[in-house]
Amino acid sequence: MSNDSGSVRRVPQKAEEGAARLAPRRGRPAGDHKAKRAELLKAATAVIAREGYAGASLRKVAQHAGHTTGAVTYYFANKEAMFTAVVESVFDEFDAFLETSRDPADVKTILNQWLNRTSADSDFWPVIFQLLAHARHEPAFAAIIERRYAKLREVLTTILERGQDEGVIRGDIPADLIADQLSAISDGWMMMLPVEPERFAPKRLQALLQATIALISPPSDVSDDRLGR
Amino acid sequence: MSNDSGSVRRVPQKAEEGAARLAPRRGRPAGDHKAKRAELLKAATAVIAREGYAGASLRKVAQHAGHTTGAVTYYFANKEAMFTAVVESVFDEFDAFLETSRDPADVKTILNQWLNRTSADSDFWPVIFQLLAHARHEPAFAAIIERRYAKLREVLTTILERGQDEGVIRGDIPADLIADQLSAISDGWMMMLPVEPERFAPKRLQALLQATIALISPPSDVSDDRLGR
Amino acid sequence: MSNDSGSVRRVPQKAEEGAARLAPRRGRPAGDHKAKRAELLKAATAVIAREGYAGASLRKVAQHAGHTTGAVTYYFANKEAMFTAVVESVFDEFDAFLETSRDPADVKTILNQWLNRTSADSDFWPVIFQLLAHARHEPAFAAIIERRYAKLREVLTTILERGQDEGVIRGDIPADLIADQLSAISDGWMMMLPVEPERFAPKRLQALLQATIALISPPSDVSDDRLGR
Amino acid sequence: MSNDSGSVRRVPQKAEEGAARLAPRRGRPAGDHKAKRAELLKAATAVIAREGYAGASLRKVAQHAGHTTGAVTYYFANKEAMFTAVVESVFDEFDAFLETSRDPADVKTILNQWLNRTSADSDFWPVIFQLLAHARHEPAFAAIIERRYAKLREVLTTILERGQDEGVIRGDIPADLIADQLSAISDGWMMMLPVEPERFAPKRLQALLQATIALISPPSDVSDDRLGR
DNA sequence: GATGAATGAGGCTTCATTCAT
DNA sequence: CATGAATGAAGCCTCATTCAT
Repeated sequence: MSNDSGSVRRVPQKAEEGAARLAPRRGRPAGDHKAKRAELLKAATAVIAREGYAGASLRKVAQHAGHTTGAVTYYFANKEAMFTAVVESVFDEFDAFLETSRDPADVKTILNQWLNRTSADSDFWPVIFQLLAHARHEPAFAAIIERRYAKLREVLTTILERGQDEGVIRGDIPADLIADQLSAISDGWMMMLPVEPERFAPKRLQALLQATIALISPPSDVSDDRLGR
Repeated sequence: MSNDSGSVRRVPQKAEEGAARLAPRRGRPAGDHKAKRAELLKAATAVIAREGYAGASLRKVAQHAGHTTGAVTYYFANKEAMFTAVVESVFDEFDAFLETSRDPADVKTILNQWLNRTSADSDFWPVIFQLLAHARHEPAFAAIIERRYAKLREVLTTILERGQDEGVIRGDIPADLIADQLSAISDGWMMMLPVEPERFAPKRLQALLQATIALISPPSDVSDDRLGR
Repeated sequence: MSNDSGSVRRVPQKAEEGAARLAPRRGRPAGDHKAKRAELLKAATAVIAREGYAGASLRKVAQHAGHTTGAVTYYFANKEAMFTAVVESVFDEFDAFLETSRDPADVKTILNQWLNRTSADSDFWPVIFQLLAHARHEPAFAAIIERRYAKLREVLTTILERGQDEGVIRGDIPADLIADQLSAISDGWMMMLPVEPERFAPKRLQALLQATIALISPPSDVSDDRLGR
Repeated sequence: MSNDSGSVRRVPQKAEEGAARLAPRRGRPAGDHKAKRAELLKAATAVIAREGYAGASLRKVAQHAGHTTGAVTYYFANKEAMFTAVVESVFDEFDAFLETSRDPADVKTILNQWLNRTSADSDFWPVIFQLLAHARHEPAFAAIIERRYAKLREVLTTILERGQDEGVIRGDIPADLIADQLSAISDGWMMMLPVEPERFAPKRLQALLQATIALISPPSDVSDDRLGR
């Protein structure tokens, strides 16, 4: 009776706004569950992005979402399950992003986007990086990441093969190996981004991207002159 | 070495004074001290390599070294100081390794070694990776890693410039940018190693290394034929 | 049955009234209610038998019964009420079992059945044991167990008195004291059963039963020879 | 600095008194550890006797001993380890009790003591009972109890054999079977003690003990008259 | 009438750190 | 100088119970 206040807390107007856009909100049926789960997932992602995996306690996630700790463990069996779901959701988001940007014909534009993904405003990279760091001791993470990374590289390979057919990508190295290199490069950048931000200042990043394109272009494409710095 | 000051709490110069006052032999006590410290450092490195940063508690380190909990907190002001020292020591070790392998004239051999460092039997990469993952929230880590990584890339740049002069490295991209790419590539590999071990099976790794060499070689070097898989 | 009052919170007589108001069939809803309650009770018994009282959470009971958490708290005021109902139901079941087996004339056969009850395939003993262990801190349990145990011993006393009249039970000890001893013996066995299963292997159990019969038989019955092992 | 108060709390004079009786307390060497451990063990025993296993949280044990929760987990790896130690210590105590009371020649006196152990002022029975109830789900408990119980029954068998030789115990039933029965009887009593205290009121208990002695005495010993109630 | 989302307390455990000895 | 006993906070998780729907 004295702590009734807490019960009303977590149904702010925002929730209703979102629901209201789709339906006039009758009877509060199912679907609420999924929505709440997604909300918590978003909170978990945000917390992990801001505080790292080590700092991502269930308590903080709950707090960030405006819930109690108990609520989190109601929606997720345990911490591992929660962050496993985070990995999946974050990959889903990235896949969706890729889907929308695959249409354009210019291979190099795509690659630029790809390599430049570090600057996407999503929390994709920080989160993946954090979870990756714990993958060795959380096999569930490793399994998902392996599977989804492989798929990403497949997509990239397809794009590169198209580029080789069109003559804009060097043909002396198999596309899957190039895809692997590009993937590794962007992974490496992502990893160092929080440590060496000035290494990725806009100007320098531009040069890096250009150099990367040069690495995978056919010899003739770059003519003779050195790339400027 | 430059920031030893923060690492030890109650053992400034007085340590040696005190020892000297009690016994005339003045080498041993200090040696003991340093030796024990190094022992703990090695234990810390081993623990972090095996259990990750999240699992690397001071207690485990003490246990692994066969010392008591108190010993750890006596030789290091706190956890941060201890693992800061680990970062330094691990880089020192890697620098020493580089030093010994820099002599040979063949640039490509060096690069092979460099890129292949993932397979070195030292704990360098797993440890760096773990500490890197926490660098954003442990500025002390970030500072050291940034400084030492920069130095590593400088060394690599020098080697690559020599290669460009000798004509075995493509000259159309500035050496520092190539160094950056190579560094990123090996970082990316290192990061994925625990998750996708089969991606780095000996055969595939060979192809990857060969492809990387191809990427940074002058066009003529690879002649016409595609690199095999 | 006598203390049903406490067991159900919000479903006094109104339950049937409410059901009757909505539908003309008046047998089903109440039947549904009782049936569901019984279902939950059975599940509770099974859970307590398998996981012990400590492991018998309302959630597990609900799960085992295939119902939701809310169902349990709807049909029972609280945990205590639920397990109180379990005690009653489990004694009811055992009483029914006794009723069916009391007819035969041979007193020793009955005693054998009684003492051998540990091997009955019902969950009677494990459940009673678990609830008994918590009786001191759950007075509701203690009250029921005391009452029903006393009744059991009364029945046993009656049987033993008949045996004394028939001359197959020793007459030098009052029947109620013998009943007490027998009750204690089987309690003691039941208690140790989970800990020392091999102490109750068929062969040894046979010898124990025979020895018990010998203890309560008139001197002449066992003649001179020692009971074999 | 502000909470120094707590550090001094748990070294009251009583501790020093006990130590002082044996030694003038120099340097506070080892032994302290064992003493503290024993202190916690005693607290654990007391708590389990008073509140049952279900109510015996580490928190309560620590509180009862005047320590923090952390202290408990410092002396015992975990809850299981602590209560395992409790089982052992409680059996040790009971063994010691038996040892001191085994000397007298009169077998029946010994048996009286044995059967009457329920009234011993130690926490032996309540504690054993509580731990026994959890033995099925805590194999460590079961193992210890099985071992030590077997030893107790061996001692009892030896005593009974002596009685048979002296002609005060009936010889028609093997001593080990009688020992088993007696053990079961006292177990059964112990189990019901908290539930039916009036069943073990002094007068009735006297009758029960007398009846038990009668059960295991040679026929001639009890003469003709019925045992009174 | 019945559900299941959510709570908040409490359980066990691990940990970095402090301090008397 | 060095130890290890002890702390107290925090982490994850389970649970009985409440309440809006």
